[in-house]
Amino acid sequence: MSLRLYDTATRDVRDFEPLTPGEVGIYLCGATVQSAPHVGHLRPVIAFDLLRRWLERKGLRVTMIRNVTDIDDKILAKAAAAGVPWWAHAARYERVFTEAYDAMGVLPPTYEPRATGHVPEMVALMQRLVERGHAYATGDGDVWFDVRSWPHYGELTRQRLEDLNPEDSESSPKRDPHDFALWKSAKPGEPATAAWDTPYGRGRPGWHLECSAMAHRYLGERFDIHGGGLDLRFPHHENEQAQSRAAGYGFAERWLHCAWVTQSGVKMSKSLGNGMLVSELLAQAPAPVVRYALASVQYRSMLEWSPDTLDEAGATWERLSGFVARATERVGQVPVEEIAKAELPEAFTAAMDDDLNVPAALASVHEHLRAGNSALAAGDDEGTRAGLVALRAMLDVLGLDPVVWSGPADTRYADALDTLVRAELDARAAARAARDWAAADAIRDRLLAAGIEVQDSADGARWALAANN
RNA sequence: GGUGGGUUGGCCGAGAGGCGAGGCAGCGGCCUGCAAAGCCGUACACACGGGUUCGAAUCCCGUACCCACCUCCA
Repeated sequence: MSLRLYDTATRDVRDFEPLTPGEVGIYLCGATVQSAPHVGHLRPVIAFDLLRRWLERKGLRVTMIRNVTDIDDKILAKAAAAGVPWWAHAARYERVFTEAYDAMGVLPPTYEPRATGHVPEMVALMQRLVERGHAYATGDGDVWFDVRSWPHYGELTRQRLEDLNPEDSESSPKRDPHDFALWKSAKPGEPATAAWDTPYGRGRPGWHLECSAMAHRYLGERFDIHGGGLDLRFPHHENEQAQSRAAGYGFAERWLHCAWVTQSGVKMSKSLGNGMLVSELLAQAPAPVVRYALASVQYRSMLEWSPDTLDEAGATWERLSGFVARATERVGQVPVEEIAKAELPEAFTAAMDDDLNVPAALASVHEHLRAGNSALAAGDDEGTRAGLVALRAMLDVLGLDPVVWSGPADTRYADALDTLVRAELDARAAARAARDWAAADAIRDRLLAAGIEVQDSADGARWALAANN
């Protein structure tokens, strides 16, 4: 294990050693299911999918917990505006998120707990905090975390309470302006289904409490990695850590945060306009192309999204999958078991071990791609197969093995089309043999007009669907 | 105001004291009847000003600009 990972809490890169040898517990803050996901929501799940795949490739057993926040102010507000029950609204968008993740080839988490399914755990944690003097109840159901009672508050993000912007609420029952809600009392007009009984009154959970409660339930008092988007550092992760540690738990050993997706240097948000919803992206490009675009930048760097992003990723994907297709035709299908066990190039491994430096790892991918293409052109079957195996093994780690993406689809259409296209190619070969270039080119043009690209080689012609971008 | 991050060639994007990542686009060539695919080669760079050093994109000091969090955010 020579994996090195950055830790937001200590702001340095250090060796990763799991608490329990051979096993890794990861908690990733998932979505608040209030509306459809945009490209920015994809970044953390893909980043942590890469982490998970890399850890598993290194032989570790990963327990990945990614929560669903299925109740909060916005869900209640949007559901009310739409005239549907809040739980129906949340369930609907949870499905949309899941579909988006699945489409992107993100491995499902080991477990995906919902906030509303963990009220008893939250109440227990809350009571524990009250007993220990770190939380207090006011009115008829509001429970607050007492930041002044916890001297380590602000440690994760290195902030002092005095330096934080004070909230501008004058008539707050809070002891300190920075005390945050563990539990919110039920308000008049709120749905009865959005409140639960607690020893402090009836209400619903505050945002931060759920993650502490669920991480504790599924990963224990201490666990290896807690992750999320950079914007969750404060206040969410700071508060999670404060309440968990104030309750006497060790909580996360290490914090990983990924940067966001930007446009012209500015953090992407829904207000920036169209084309950014996952559904719209997937209409513009194949899913692996979108995944490549989002995976190919190191997770801690801002990812600049431009109109060219998908085109460039698409060109690279065509190159990668094109080689895999040609090489496979030449040397035969390589079983996934062999790919999973194949030795990875040293440079690739070193790059991934260096805080998941995917761009550097991709340099190794491109080297092997070029070598494979050269071997293929030279008729070197051994070299071609070696290149194919190495390339697919690396891409597999990145969740981008073209063979996996092409999948065991219904081949009847492809077979039927292949038969027809081969007849055309045979006719073209005959025309070329007769030096009837006009006839040969007419066939090629006709195929291209149908979206089929002819590729000549020493072995004869082959065909492929033309890139659609 | 507090905290954190950034400024690398036309674009994206690694690196982090010497041996000029990689990709896309460009240019030249090879292959081809012509293309496509592929291969080979190639130009273009480290925000600015000082300093340290035999040597700095990389270290130090200063300046400018940009982004983010501190309210909900992936």
